[in-house]
Amino acid sequence: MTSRAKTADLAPLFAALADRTRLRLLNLIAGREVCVCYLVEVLRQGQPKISRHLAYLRNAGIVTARREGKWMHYRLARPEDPAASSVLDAVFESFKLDREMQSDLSRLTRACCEPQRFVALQGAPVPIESESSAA
Amino acid sequence: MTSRAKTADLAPLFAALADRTRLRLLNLIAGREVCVCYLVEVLRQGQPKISRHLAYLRNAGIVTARREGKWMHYRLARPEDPAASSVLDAVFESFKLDREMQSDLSRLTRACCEPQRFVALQGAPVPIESESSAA
DNA sequence: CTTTCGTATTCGTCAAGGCGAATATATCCG
DNA sequence: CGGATATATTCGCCTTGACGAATACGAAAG
Repeated sequence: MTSRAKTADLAPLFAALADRTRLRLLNLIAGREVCVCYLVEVLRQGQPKISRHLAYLRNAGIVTARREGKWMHYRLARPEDPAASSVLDAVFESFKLDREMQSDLSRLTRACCEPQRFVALQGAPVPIESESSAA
Repeated sequence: MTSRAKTADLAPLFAALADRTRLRLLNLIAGREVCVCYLVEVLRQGQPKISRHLAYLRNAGIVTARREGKWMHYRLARPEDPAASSVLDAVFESFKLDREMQSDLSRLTRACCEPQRFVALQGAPVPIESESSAA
């Protein structure tokens, strides 16, 4: 892999997007760098499940991870391929009209403002807003 | 299902797009109504395989079929959901930079102009160009 | 070093879906 | 009707991936 791919096959990208849980994760990650514990808390799903989906997104090159002590922070990785980028733009745009996605965002905001209300988030690092990502 | 879905979940759409053969079919179908025999001929793949993928696309609501005698014509079904529509626009845009997709289109054009050169296309109806679809 | 906490991976199971081969269906022709 | 043609579906096999449960790993704390 010497980065020779100018024309990417979009099929793998679509496979990565073909799961509701992964779309919800992307919705939460878009626009800020989020710690896994928040994702688990907001989606109310098992931690291994969240981790597995994050690994899938990481392998697909859609997100990247950064370790900070015990915590892992996930962030969007904007694809170099303009077509893939356009697809993601359309995806994030669709989130604005999706009840569940907006509800997830509200829940994330609430968790950030009052992490002490969530037993699982004691001392967890607050998500960091991005400058001007999608959504 | 009383058409109450304003906010569509894009995951099923992405599942439909997560296959190279289906993307190639969409590329050929975009912009014209094509008979199955041409798709089989251009993609050089078994007819049952092509039919199965077309059925998948039909179930996903991305294409529609019209019967004309022995022949089945497939056509794009522009989705009502604007987000899905944007995604498809990005997809068709990406095809312009994809070698294989362009090669498929060339092959389709050749097959249309000289159907007698392809044993399997004797008497098959020529694809009908759409007014101004994508691509 | 052991514990604890946050996260990742493995395991076993199951369903979806890709494939080629075979078969079914639909239409037309004689 | 029977045969030919175009397309669809079924069957058996195999791979991928989703899940929960259990376990492993990494960093920090005691």
